[in-house]
Amino acid sequence: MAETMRRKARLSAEERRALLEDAACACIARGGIRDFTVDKVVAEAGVSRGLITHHFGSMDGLLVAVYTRMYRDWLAVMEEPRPGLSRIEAMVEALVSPALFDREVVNIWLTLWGEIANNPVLRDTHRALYGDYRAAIMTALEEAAQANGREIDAETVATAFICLVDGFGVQRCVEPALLSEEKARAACWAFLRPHIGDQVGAAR
Amino acid sequence: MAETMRRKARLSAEERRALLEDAACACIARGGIRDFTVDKVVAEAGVSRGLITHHFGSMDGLLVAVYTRMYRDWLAVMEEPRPGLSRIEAMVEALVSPALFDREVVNIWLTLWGEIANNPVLRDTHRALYGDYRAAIMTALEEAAQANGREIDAETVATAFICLVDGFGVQRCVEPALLSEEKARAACWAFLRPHIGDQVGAAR
DNA sequence: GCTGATACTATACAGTTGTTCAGCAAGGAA
DNA sequence: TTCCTTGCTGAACAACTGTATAGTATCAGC
Repeated sequence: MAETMRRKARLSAEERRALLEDAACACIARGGIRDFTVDKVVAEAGVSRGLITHHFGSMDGLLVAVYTRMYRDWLAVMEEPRPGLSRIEAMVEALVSPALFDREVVNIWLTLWGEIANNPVLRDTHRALYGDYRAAIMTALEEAAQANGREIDAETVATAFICLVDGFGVQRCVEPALLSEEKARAACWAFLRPHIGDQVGAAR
Repeated sequence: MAETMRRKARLSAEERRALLEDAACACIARGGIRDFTVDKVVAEAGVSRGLITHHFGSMDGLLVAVYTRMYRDWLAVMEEPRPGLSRIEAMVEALVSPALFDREVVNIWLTLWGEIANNPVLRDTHRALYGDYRAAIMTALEEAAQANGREIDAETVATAFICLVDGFGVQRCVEPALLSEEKARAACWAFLRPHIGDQVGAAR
């Protein structure tokens, strides 16, 4: 901020990587996979063309890094404990919170899904990470069901719940006006309650 | 088939357009938006490079045509009446039928969503068509609810249901093994029953 | 100071992108 | 037959794609 000098700072590899991932996210958020190009990312980051190859080996490498970061951030918000809320309640609130429900964030996810579906490198990365997300949701579901003395097929319910949430993402990208935060929250509970019971937490 | 002559046939504009849309679908199904290029589409169709511009004006024009056709086909299968089933039952069966649940079909949809989110031309096309889909689902929901003497906020339920179905698409593209036809059908009914009641049709 | 490692730039490269356009050829109308 | 419309080709175009690489600048350890 107080940096009046415009000289290019020499950053650590880690810092520069993070900066390039930021720039890549900004580009993808703005224009999807078509804006994920060398020229656009380096222009956004304000660095030279060679840096992407230098730090990530290739554009695929950068995309993998973007996916990994998005995934890590997503999971962190999902698992953030919220005072007075049960695990599953906290997750639902996280899902409709500005940090995750944001259209730009979700546009990046939509783009990444498209890549996972068609790019083997991304697919491998996804396979390696995705299990944690499923596991976290299953645990929260089992916890809630148990609190209500219910039996639950956590795997099946989790799969369907993830579909619902992914569908929110699609909807937010394609026609944001039709799906408000409140509607999404209501839809989550309408879907979950029949499976995990009415009393889903201390505060509800 | 019995055409031994390899001479290029001169087709009507309509026939050739359909052929190019077919080719474009095949390319997108195979590799997403990155395989939707002039060279790949014309190679798939076995025609010269100039033909796309000639018939569709631009690649955007072809993509709009692909979206329009996908949309029309989708809606046709959804609204196909099935003997012994109510409207909503027929729709759920359509959704998990090979014609719509197919991974290639759904990969095209995922690609199109990505484009709708970021390409103004596609977005306009989507806006112009999407209402019919929502309306069809709302009507089917209201019909089912009424048959059970239930009140229903068809718009809200339809929105959430569409999200669930879109999420199936994402899941089928990203990790097909996790979501079988049976699981999808079960998830649909688990979601719908609390809203429209238990007796959802003559055959159930 | 010197030295080696490495963050970083800038250019060059071959291949691909979408679009334009001049011209060919098939088929109907006269 | 002689037109004219139009489906269709193939080459040419400038802009852009990702990557390789030679060279420069900066830092840490000595």
